[in-house]
Amino acid sequence: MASQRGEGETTTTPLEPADRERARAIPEAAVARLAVYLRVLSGMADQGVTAVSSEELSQAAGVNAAKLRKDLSYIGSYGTRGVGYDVEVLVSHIERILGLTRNHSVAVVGIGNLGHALANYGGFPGRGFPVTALFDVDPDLIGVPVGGIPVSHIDDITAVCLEREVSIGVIATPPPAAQSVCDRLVSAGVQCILNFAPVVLQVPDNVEVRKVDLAVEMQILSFHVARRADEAVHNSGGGVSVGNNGLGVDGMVIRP
Amino acid sequence: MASQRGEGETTTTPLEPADRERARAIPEAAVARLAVYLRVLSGMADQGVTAVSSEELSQAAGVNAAKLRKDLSYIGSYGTRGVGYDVEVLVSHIERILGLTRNHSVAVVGIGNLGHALANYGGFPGRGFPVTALFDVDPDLIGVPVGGIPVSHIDDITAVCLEREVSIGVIATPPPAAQSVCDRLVSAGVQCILNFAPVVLQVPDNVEVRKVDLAVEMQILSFHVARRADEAVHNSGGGVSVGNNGLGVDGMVIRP
DNA sequence: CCGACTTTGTGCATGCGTTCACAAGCGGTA
DNA sequence: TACCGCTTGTGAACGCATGCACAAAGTCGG
Ligand SMILES: NC(=O)c1ccc[n+]([C@@H]2O[C@H](COP(=O)([O-])OP(=O)(O)OC[C@H]3O[C@@H](n4cnc5c(N)ncnc54)[C@H](O)[C@@H]3O)[C@@H](O)[C@H]2O)c1
Ligand SMILES: NC(=O)c1ccc[n+]([C@@H]2O[C@H](COP(=O)([O-])OP(=O)(O)OC[C@H]3O[C@@H](n4cnc5c(N)ncnc54)[C@H](O)[C@@H]3O)[C@@H](O)[C@H]2O)c1
Repeated sequence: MASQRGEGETTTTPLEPADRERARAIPEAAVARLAVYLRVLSGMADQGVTAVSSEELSQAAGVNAAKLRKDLSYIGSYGTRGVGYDVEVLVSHIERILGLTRNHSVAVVGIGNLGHALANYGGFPGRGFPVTALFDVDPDLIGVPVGGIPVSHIDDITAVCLEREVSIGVIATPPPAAQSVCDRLVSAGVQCILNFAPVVLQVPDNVEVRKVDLAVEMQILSFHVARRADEAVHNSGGGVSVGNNGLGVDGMVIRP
Repeated sequence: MASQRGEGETTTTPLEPADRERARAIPEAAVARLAVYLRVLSGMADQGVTAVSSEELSQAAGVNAAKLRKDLSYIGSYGTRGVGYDVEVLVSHIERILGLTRNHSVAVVGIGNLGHALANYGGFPGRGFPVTALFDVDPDLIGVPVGGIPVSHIDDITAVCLEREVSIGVIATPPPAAQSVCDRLVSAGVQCILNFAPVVLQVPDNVEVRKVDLAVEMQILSFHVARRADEAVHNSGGGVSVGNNGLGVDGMVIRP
């Protein structure tokens, strides 16, 4: 809790005034989609694609073309009418808006089943989220390197987080420990938390929490099964498959 | 009452007509929250709590009390005015609406880092989602038991899924394999898919897909950091903490 | 240089979800 | 029984997100 000031933090590219206003106005839902567009665009760039139309991109991202254009319009007008978007340009603008012009150091707390998987996962560093710290309470784990990083003791969380300029904390502890771990992360200055424990975390409002709750995801799927099965029973039990008509494909839709 | 419908996996408890109509009308967002309420309520029940008011429950679930009541109203009126809700009653009604009156067998495809964590996780069976099948292509893994279940070869997916009445498929393969695995799951009759691979899956519209994309989650967090940092720069070093004080969380101010 | 064609960017309407506010209903109490 | 205080359930207003439809703006071929 020393008042050490992270100097690396200052590396953030300041946004232009016009962008600031835009960033403030971007709907939450659009931000999530922008991240998806970014991934799709990166993949395209890797394959040598240099230009893309809203139609193509929207197909690849599994969304409506109009929605895609609107989402992109939130960050500015970087397309060329009659042509489409330059992939590189779009990538760099989305990265800028999402704050990906600098790395965000990640700490994982709770190096059990899930924590190991996360620590070993190679996909984060490449996307600007290097895992730089691991924490646990288990004495057998302390000091053991996982995914190249030695596990630190949870009691050192404040010092280590400050030292390594952790900006995102991932909670992968058992549920009973989650709130306490969360509090410690917050005390250590971490303002972003990704929570895997099935617990509702209480945080001050300057801290952003996102949760990943697999049981909830499954229950949502279960709900749709039940609804569908029920409809099937009701509509003179029959026709299940609606023929794969290759079109109208998209990620998560409930069709009336 | 209801006539038993043999048809494969239709062991579902049929909903009453009134419930059917309700289930159809429940907003997607409310379904996700109902799952959270259910978890909180189950925890309360375990601690011997028998009754709860919308105020208490909403606090515990981290939502607005009015929203909670509206969410509950989607599934019926099971509260007592002036008193609150009976925990047991609420639990059973939410379970019924979410289709949790029967088990949903889960298959995990891709037994790598993440697949291992999922297979070993003890939290699913207890919530009605027993993991009954594991698949991979790696010859070294086939036959090896993980979390008590031996890994099957992906080529046997259709037979195994049918035999074990898998209703939810979890994809934890590398991105390039995800679409192919998805297609196979669909061919095997699986209508619900939980996808961890950072890929937009194309599926027929009788299949429900939910994705868990950790990189996207982190990018959303990143966006908020950037926005917040940017505001801080703009508002000449002005107040950071809103509502929460007492905690030494400042240290994040960028330009004095 | 022009006109036809393509695709973006966005105003607008529509629908969904959230929040507010309060009447209705219930238990407790005298 | 009649009153009182408390909490639910919901109608209605509001705000946000989605999808449509089209003018604006650019390219390309001649
Ligand atoms: N494993 C999965 O697939 C999965 C799926 C869904 C949800 N989850 C949730 O993720 C969390 C972790 O799951 P898991 O399977 O990895 O559990 P796990 O038991 O394998 O690992 C938990 C780890 O946290 C450590 N820990 C305990 N208390 C701690 C504390 N106070 N500070 C730091 N570390 C502490 C333990 O030593 C252990 O290493 C749980 O909340 C679980 O409900 C896991
Ligand atoms: N590990 C994480 O923490 C993490 C985090 C975010 C996203 N993901 C994503 O989850 C997925 C799995 O990650 P991982 O770290 O477990 O990867 P991994 O490489 O450790 O495991 C992948 C497994 O899938 C198997 N596989 C490959 N092709 C297959 C096929 N066609 N059919 C069946 N099995 C096949 C491999 O043999 C391997 O066992 C990846 O898409 C990854 O991007 C993982």
